Amino acid sequence: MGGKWKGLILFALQDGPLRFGQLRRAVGTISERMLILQVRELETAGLVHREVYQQVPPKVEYSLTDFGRSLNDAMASLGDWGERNIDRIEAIPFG
Amino acid sequence: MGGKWKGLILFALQDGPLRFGQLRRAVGTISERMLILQVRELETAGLVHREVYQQVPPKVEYSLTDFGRSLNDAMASLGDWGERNIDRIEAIPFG
DNA sequence: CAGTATCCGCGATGATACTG
DNA sequence: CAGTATCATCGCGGATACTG
Repeated sequence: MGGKWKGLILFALQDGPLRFGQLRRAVGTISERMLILQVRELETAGLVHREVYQQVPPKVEYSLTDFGRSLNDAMASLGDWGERNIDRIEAIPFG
Repeated sequence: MGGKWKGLILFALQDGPLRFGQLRRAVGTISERMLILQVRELETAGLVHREVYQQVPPKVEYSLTDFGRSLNDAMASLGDWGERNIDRIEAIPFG
């Protein structure tokens, strides 16, 4: 299961639900198209919940499922490693 | 830093150094070309050490550096998560 | 055995325009 | 606001043949 944005999406949702636009800004430079595609895959995988509020203007909130939270927890040690070694990582040519 | 084989390569080297051919078989169906490309990137990143034995027939051994071992350790909890949830993961459509 | 070299398809991603 | 639709592109990775 690829997608270079999925990790960032899950990470962005850690601190609570976000609306589509908020999530887009939180992730960074992702295009609308890719955000939709990847968030839908995460929904299919049961990692993210999509809540539609039938109103105008449209409102959709994305949040982590328990399953998604468990994955994020498992990724925490990897995140810590990244922080600890950020200097070495950034020093990698081209990387 | 992409590459769908890097994780498998690091994992395969966990139990000690491997020669090129051994590593190739350990990783599975990877082509020679990709194995070289990715192992060289790992070497550049300082995660893998490449030891050349000047002899005939040629012999090259790949092993984890301390840095590589530290990354593998950090990935361990992710691996555990994968094992615990393998059923749910395999049930994902197309996944 | 351990690589190199070359060709090439295909899927992932980006850009842009449009819609309910 | 939250999508959809379409087109263009780019590079990863597979296949194959060759080399020290």
